[in-house]
Amino acid sequence: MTRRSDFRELPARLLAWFDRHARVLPWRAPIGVARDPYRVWLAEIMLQQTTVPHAAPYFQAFTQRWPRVEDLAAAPEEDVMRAWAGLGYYARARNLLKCAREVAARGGFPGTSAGLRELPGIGPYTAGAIAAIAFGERSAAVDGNVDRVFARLMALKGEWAEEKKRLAAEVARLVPDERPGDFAEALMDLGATICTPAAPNCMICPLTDMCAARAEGAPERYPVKPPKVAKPVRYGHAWVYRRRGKVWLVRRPPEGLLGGMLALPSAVWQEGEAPEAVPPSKADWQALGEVRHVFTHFTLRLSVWQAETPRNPAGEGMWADPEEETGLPTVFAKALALATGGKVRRR
DNA sequence: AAATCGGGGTT
DNA sequence: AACCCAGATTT
Repeated sequence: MTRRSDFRELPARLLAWFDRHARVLPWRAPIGVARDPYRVWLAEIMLQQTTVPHAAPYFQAFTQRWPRVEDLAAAPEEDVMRAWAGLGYYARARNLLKCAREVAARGGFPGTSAGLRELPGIGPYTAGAIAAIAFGERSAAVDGNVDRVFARLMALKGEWAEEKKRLAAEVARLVPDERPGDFAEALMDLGATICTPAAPNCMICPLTDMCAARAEGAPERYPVKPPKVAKPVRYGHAWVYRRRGKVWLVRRPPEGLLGGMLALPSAVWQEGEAPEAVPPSKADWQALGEVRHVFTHFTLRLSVWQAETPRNPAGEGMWADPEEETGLPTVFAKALALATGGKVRRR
């Protein structure tokens, strides 16, 4: 018997399960109710490599402040970056605004995955997801959940990069003509609530009888991925200028790490050993301690210093009230909390 | 194909 | 500490 025939009943079985167990989420509508492409798109961008609980309050804030794509398109970039602060992967926010402006200019979202794929910030997964969920296109949406679910269903043991391609082709074959969007969300819900990474709950899985990994007895061993390289440590210093209770913030260059975001003045972070502490200007600098922060491909150990200053530091910047400022990326919010004795402000 | 790009929850 | 999350873009 071929794999394909093994999965013959999968779409109907999965959709029947989804009808009873779909998660209720802010960007969803009741099953059968049309979805607003703007809200679908916004949620998909926010959810890239981001958990549902982390993204949800940002989705609420964005849709309340910018109810339509035209509203977002008209927003200053500074406002969008500030509203995105804390969500991470800030290129998403820059591309979000670019995309909103292109969509507003052309009078709406493209209705096909191929058209969506041309827009900034929309890759293969997101194009397929929006096309299926918002427009009913028979397109696949293969995310990390779907990778895991099918690695187990098929008991894939080969090189992960190759197996992902095979699995994606299998998913594409299985997308039903009816309810392709529900099919995409059902697979993600199954991965998020039952076929979980560490301890899948096969006892209540609607697909357990067609799962090869379950038949082998150890589904949690899948997917088989290559080992990850250890993160190096980088060291740096951050400088908190204070004046009448306010702090001096600068804007980072538009590209690269934390690109376009507000920040504390800080030199380049160096690997290996801590660089000498050379402040941007002479003052009575006081050491406040160290902040540790984990980025995607390195760990940062940031020494934080503060000093009172009577005048504006050199270069572009602004004075901000540390109690009110919510536009800082988390690493700088942590550093600032060290200076003010406050907590890291987040939604 | 590999590197870059955040932050936080789970185990 | 390791793993992962509704991945995309650049090198």
